Amino acid sequence: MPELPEVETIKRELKEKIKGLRIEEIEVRKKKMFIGDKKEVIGREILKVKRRAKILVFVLSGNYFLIIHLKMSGQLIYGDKNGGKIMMGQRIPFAGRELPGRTTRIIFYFSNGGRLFFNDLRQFGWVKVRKTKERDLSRVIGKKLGKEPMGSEFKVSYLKKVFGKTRRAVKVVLMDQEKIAGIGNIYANEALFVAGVRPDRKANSLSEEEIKRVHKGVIKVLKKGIKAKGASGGDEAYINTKGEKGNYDFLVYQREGEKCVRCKEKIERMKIGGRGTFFCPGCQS
DNA sequence: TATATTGTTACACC
DNA sequence: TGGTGTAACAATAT
Repeated sequence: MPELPEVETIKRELKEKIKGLRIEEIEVRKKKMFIGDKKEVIGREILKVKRRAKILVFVLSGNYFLIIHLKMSGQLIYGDKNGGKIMMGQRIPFAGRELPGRTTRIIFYFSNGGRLFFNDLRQFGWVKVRKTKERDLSRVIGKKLGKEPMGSEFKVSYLKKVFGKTRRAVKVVLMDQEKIAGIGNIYANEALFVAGVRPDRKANSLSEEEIKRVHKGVIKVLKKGIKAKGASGGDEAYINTKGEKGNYDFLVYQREGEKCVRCKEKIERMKIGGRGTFFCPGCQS
């Protein structure tokens, strides 16, 4: 549920806290969530904190990397030496309670006495150790990842090529990480609403004009999400270092039955690719 | 109590 | 083969 804007916000704020610190110890409480040998990264310095798609990457000394995926319910909480807590990730569940808590799966201990808690209710998230001289983050992550939708390579021509190849629903394609990396259920719904395109349209049925609108819509909602420091509602709510909530209010997501902000029709809900999908039948076609 | 939910992946199918 | 659809994962809310 943290999608590109939420992970980007986490990256920006976490960076300020842990860049330059040395990892002194890693406490793995849930074995399946830590892939690799922790001994290989203990003692290393965190040189950089980056993001690719919805994945966080800690660049460590000695060509080592820590790759972190929060999946649906992961949250990162930085606590300083004095016990000050800084939330990064989702509000729910159990944020703000004592740490470590029931959902704390992994704890990083740093050279300055600070700690980073990786909480994850559902245990789908993970941390991976990787060693490589590769510089490209996709290669570091070792997975096929599509274009960054906020990057310069994400062009209308690229979308046109991707959409033209498939008859899958356009929303499913937007969420396909191998095509476009970082968009999840929330921002896919939001982008298609902004574009005025029904989420169940077959990707290869879109006109050039519609593809342009989708392209614009994707960039617009992601930018807005980052500017707002993440989503404001539901499980997705993000809380930053100062305890402030994300500000991005959903246009259609989770607004079934409510009036469309654009044309006053009732927002409908359907299922696409097994996922909850929200759209306005009045102004999306 | 059964079902929906969520991102990603493994796997079955044609 | 590849493009596609779906079950599985975990835990909670409804």
